[in-house]
Amino acid sequence: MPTPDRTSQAEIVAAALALVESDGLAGVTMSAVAQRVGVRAPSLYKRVRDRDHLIRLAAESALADLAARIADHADPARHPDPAERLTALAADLRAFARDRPGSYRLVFAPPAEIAGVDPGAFARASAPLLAVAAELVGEEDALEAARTLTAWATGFIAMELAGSFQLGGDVDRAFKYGLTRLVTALRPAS
Amino acid sequence: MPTPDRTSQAEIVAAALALVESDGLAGVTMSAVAQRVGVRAPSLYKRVRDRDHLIRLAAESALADLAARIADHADPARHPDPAERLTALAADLRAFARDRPGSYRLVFAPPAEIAGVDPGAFARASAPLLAVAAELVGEEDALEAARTLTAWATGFIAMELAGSFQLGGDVDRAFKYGLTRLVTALRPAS
DNA sequence: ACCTGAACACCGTTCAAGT
DNA sequence: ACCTGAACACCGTTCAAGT
Repeated sequence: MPTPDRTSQAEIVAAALALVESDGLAGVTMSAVAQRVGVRAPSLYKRVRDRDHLIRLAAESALADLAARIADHADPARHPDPAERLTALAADLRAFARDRPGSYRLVFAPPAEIAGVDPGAFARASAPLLAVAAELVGEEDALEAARTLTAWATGFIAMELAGSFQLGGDVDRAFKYGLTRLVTALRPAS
Repeated sequence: MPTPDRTSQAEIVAAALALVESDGLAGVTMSAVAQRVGVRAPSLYKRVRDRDHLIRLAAESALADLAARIADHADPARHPDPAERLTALAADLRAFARDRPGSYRLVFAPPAEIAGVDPGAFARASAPLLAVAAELVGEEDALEAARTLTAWATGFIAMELAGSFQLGGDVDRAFKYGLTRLVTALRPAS
């Protein structure tokens, strides 16, 4: 007679994400994850192909969390000015990186060996950004603008997480300043 | 009687860098490195505190290589227009990333656990960028401009290395386009 | 003074044996 | 059908013993 399942893939992925935050990626050990979900390491292989697969699932879960957090910025009802919503969106992205740096890194700076997140998931997650960008610069240049903004924002945040801003200065202000500059630069795109 | 040394720290670091490129960071194993320099793994601990230390040394060596490659773009004799030299500098950075993606990642997206490169080394390496930025936007805003450019360029390259540009489009053109836009945005900074 | 084999604790992963 | 202990190959690292 089959025993009731003692865990689930979702629980395992959540445990992995918790461990990324508390102990870093190196702390995401099969046995550490197993212990967290109340099972022995070999049992994990019933729900997950191997550790790389688990890490990828964790990255995708983190991306989904981020997407949920960001989704409503596409809605013009929030604020009539797209530049305003874009600023809020960027601030949310940065807040996510500060709240959950391990998860953020998994999404935007994955270790080379795990082949990162499914590009389709990425595309879905960036739909709100694309929508706002389209409002800002027109459909024609929306993709280009969204890419430029994403490159800058993720680059900035990566530097911040890596501690490259020790020279002082108000990092919050620098972020807003750079964003304003970029929006200005992209706007007269026609 | 002391035997002549069979290897050196420099040789060990070079072996680690070669392995990063050929086998990825996970392939940089103490015994793989040892084999490459013709010694057994325990001997490495005479020149290097532990694996993390070796990885950090490798990152610093990669940064030095990059700095050397980029240094002469600060010289106005190369081209009178700073925007022109900036474009060349950015192109060099991107070329480095394509030639040696493993080394590039070590410098700009290091695994969280190795605490990255010494900030001082980073500052020295970015001196040429700062000089060109100062020419472009004035001493006052040079640091801000350099940071914005670095954030965008490293973000763009990270996306490129991660394969986030599958939607097609000419990536070379996108890079130049974005850079031009940024330079335009930063220039009227006074 | 450097180098080594042996040893230790710890990984990821497989698999036969349990329920 | 899920779970487990035992086992395997492989890590990083230490250390006593060699030269």
